[in-house]
Amino acid sequence: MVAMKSGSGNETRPRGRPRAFDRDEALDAAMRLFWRRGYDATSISALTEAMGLTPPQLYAAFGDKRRLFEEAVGKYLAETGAFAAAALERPTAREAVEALLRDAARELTAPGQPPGCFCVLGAVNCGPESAGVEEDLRRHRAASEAAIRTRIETGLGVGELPAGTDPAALAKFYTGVFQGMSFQARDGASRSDLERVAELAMSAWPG
Amino acid sequence: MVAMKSGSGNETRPRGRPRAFDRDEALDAAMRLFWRRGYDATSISALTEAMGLTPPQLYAAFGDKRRLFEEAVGKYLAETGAFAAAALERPTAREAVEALLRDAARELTAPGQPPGCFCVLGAVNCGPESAGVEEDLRRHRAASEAAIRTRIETGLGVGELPAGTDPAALAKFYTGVFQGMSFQARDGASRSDLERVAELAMSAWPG
DNA sequence: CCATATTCGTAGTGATCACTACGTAAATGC
DNA sequence: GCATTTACGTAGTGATCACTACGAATATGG
Repeated sequence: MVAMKSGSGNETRPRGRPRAFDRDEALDAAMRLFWRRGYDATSISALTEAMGLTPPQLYAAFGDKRRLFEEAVGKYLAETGAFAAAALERPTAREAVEALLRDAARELTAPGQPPGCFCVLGAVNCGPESAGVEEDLRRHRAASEAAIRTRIETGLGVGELPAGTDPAALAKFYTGVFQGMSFQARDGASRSDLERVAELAMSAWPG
Repeated sequence: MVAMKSGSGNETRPRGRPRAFDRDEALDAAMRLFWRRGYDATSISALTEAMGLTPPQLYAAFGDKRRLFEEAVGKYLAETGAFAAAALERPTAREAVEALLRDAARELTAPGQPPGCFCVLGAVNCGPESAGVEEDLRRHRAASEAAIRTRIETGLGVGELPAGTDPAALAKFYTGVFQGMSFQARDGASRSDLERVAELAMSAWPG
């Protein structure tokens, strides 16, 4: 992979001294460390070492620890986490949820990246001073559950599911299964372990 | 509940100056704080405040932070966590797992105590220096999964389940559901939310 | 009363935390 | 060349971390 550093085009260069590192590479290293250890347990010194930066470089480029984390979350959702939104676009609600769980079994145990979902595990057990970070990820999880519920409601609306099906309960169940799978991935579960979990979870699908 | 402080009987008293606090009450306060915030995010100063002790009192009575945590885990498993072992003693494997999840829906959201399972949430995202604590709880979780698997194997052995049922896969599924429920409890799920999750999970039971 | 044993309260220890002040280096605009 | 702008490296900041040294206090055993 030949690296062509940022914007070699004819855009006007910024005014001052150019940055001596690749901002996106540094952000990627930060994301992976936050992902593996969680917000609170990831110290600035661990970050600077993983990112190959000095503390002033980190602060100048990313603001502070919290904003760096938020950027890392955004990068995760846009890259690794994209499979989830893609799965929900399948033609039927059942296929959508099934794809979500099957793809999750693969993604949550993918080699070369931390096990489990960053959005689930990245900010558990934060101290009182960083409770806001925990709350931010909680909102992301709530949004994911809402997206699943909306997908199920759509399927119910076009008659894919038995009348009387409770989309909110179903969405909470599959959200819980996904979060359980994340936890089990961090506890060492393999891809095939999680695929069996996904298969059993789908056998609870109504109808 | 009239409190009768420890051992008023005719046992010989210890030699030196008596302790000025109730050790079990202090341990209970520590357990609840660890349970709510997790190992790393619970500082000694937060513990001493919650337990009503000075640091030297805490260290003299409990050793160090890690041993205090281990004692808190033991107390949790013996008290709050006892419902799980009790559920597995039901006459059939299905009743056992169903009771486990139904009782979990109640216990994980019980008023007056932190939401979720201490054994699941108490040591997530520990830093490198306290990774051993995380590993200790991981072993407890593995033991719980093994207990569920054994219960299912017993049921399979007496013909409760269809031949060809995979006890390990089933145990991992229900363990994952339980862990997901713990996570959702901390995210604000209600008892009835979790009861619906439990009911859906049971609809995946083979046969 | 005295020796022994254990806990008490006061007041800190060095290490690490997130974060930054400051002077220098390297780019652009004119 | 020279002002301006931005990033650089060095070297720290006060706060909090888990943990403890030390002498006084309070119990038992004789």
